[in-house]
This record gives sequence, C-alpha cells and structure tokens, in this order.
Amino acid sequence: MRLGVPVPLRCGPCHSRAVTASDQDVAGASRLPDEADTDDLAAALLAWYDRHARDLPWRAGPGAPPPDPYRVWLSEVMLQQTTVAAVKGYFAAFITRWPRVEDLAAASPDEVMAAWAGLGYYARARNLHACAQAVAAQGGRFPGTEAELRALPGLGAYTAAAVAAIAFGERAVVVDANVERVVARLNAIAEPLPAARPAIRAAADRITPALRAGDFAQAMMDLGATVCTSRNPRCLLCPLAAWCAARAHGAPERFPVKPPRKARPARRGQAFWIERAGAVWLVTRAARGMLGGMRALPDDGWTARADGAAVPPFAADWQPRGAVTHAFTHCDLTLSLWSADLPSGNPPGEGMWWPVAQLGEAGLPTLFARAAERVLGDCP
DNA sequence: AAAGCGTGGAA
DNA sequence: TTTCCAAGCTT
Repeated sequence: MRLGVPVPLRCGPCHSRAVTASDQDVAGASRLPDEADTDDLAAALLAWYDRHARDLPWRAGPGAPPPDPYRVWLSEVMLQQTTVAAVKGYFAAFITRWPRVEDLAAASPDEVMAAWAGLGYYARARNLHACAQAVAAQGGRFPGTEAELRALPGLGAYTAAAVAAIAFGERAVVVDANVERVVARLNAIAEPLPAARPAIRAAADRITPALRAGDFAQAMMDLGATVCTSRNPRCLLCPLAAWCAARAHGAPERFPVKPPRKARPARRGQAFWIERAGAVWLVTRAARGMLGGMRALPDDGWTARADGAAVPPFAADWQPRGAVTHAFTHCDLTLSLWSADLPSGNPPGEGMWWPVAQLGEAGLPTLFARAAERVLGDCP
C-alpha cells in the first residue's frame, strides 16, 4: 500500500517518513518492501540526488540529457576498483589527448599503456584500447543495450549496466560495491559475501526504477560514497534511513558481512638499472601477469608467488642502490636495486634505451617509477 | 569459480 | 603504523 507521506521532490532526510514498527523486524528478517514502498524509496533517493549529486567531470548533472557514451565508458573503466580522486586527472588527460573513441582507437597500444601508467590494474588499459577499436570499427557508436555492451572487452556485469543506464537511459540493474553495501544494509543481509551477491542483486533489481535509471545508479553510488560509507555511516543524513533494516538493528556498519582477508606474503626481488650514455635500459613486461604490458626495469623474475632468483642479467660491477617497498594486492614486495654502466653493446634480451631525462614519459608503473626515483636520488 | 590483478587515501 | 578498500574483469 502507498504510504501517506508524499515524497518530497527537493528535500533531504528531514521529510522522510518516520521509522515505523514494521521497519524494525526481527533479526535478519527484514520484510520485503512492497511495490509502492520501493517507488517511494527510489523517489526519495532521486530527490536527494537532485540536491546532493557530486559534480564530476564525466557527468551531465541530475536530470540532464545523457552524457556522451564515450565519456561514460571511459570514466567507468577508470573507476573500476579505483577512487574518484585518482581518476580525475587521468580522465582529463585521456579526453584531452583522445577526444573521441576513434582517436583512442587510432593510438598505439604503447601510448595507451603509458598514459594509464600509475592508475593500476593494467589489463584495463589493454581492454580499453581493444574496446575502442571494436567501437571505432562500427562507426564509433557504442551499442546502446546492456547485452551488447557486455560483449565488449573490459565491460563486465557492472560496467555494461552502468553505461546502458547512464549513457542510454536503459533500466539496467547497476551493482557495484557501493550498491552492494547500501542494499545489504537496507535489507540487513546477514549472509557473507560473495554468497550474498544473488540476493543483493535481486534486492537492487526490486528498487531500481524504470525512469531515471542512470540517475538512480549514480545516486546509489554517491550515497554509498558520501553517506552510507563502509566505516562510520552517516545515517542521520541518509534519505533512505526510514527503509534501512540495518539501521533499525543499530549496527549498520556490520553489513555487508565480508569474509576474512588473507595475509599478504612478503616477497623479495631485484631490479637492475643499466645505463649507457644518459639512457637506461627498459624492457616491456609480458602482456599477462603483474604489470602486464608495461615498461619496466629488468628484474630477477620475482612474482607474487615467489621471490626472484637474485641473479643479475649479466656479469658486471653491480653497485647497490638501496631498495623500494611496494604493496601489491597479493604480496608486499621489497625490490633491491642495483646499477651498472654498459659502455657498449646491449644487455641480453629485448629492450630499449630510454633517455634518463625523458623517463617521465616512459610510462613506468608506480613500482618502477619509485625505483627510478630512488636510483636518481629524487626520493624523499 | 576462486584467484590474480595496482594504487593511493582514509581511519 | 597497519589495515582496509574504491564505480570489477578475466580466466
């Protein structure tokens, strides 16, 4: 049944309906909202979004016509597992350098990888370029449905739904970590992730409106990022507090329930700074695996699973140049650095001499950028 | 389908 | 300091 309190179009939590007895169900068994109730929830969230949407470079603004699919797609890929603050500069640089998807498609893979350097999860950059080429090959138009988008490289369930909703207005169910958190709290879902995902998705589906699905998705994400945060949620500011079973429980930060995290092993490796006439020898790492496809210093073969062999690439008067530590997702690496001059010839294997003065344009991932700083004495 | 894959900022 | 984790995808 429809509740008596009209949903305000331009107001915050002050006019949300009060928590009623029916909201405070017994542990773990929050009731399923009926249809009218979920309409109200979506309306309340959209009203909040109209007032509090973050102003982000890839957005058109609440209620505005859908933005350029290229910008939406680019931002969504960059934002995968990556903070808004980290993305902003890269987004601006990509859009300036490659204003249209055809421009990005025409770039070389090396250029794209180097431009992505520092942002992490480098498989995204490879897939980004492949996707740009696929779209450019079809006239530069992104497909407009979730199913077609899902088939493009680098677009999984989340990104395909997000682009379909935000850029094309399709009613797609957009579930990212923010939505997961908000929905898990709304329903006080006690089952741990990842097993809870199907239930979370079903619950997200139930509250997704037919209209303004793109704004709804972005509103959920803004809410998760600024109000329904992982730690210390600001329930007093939340437009959905009245619907929130976790809040009724009194411990919203308990949801979603997450599995214990595995400890990261400590790994050791060596990297080698080989210099000749003001240039340093760089290699391109294998396309797959850690830092795949990125330029790098030669190293001793360390991986996330094993220490390196600690063997230099050739016999020389190797000088110790300190070490850098780096926290990867799957290991904590201590990379010891060694340098040697090579007056003539090349080191064994594939590589290139890169002018030290232009090392900033080499596109080194952060680990090796730090290593270079250490060797060059620029480190703090 | 569980594991592999970066980084920087917040608490 | 350490820990957590942010608009996930691929195999």
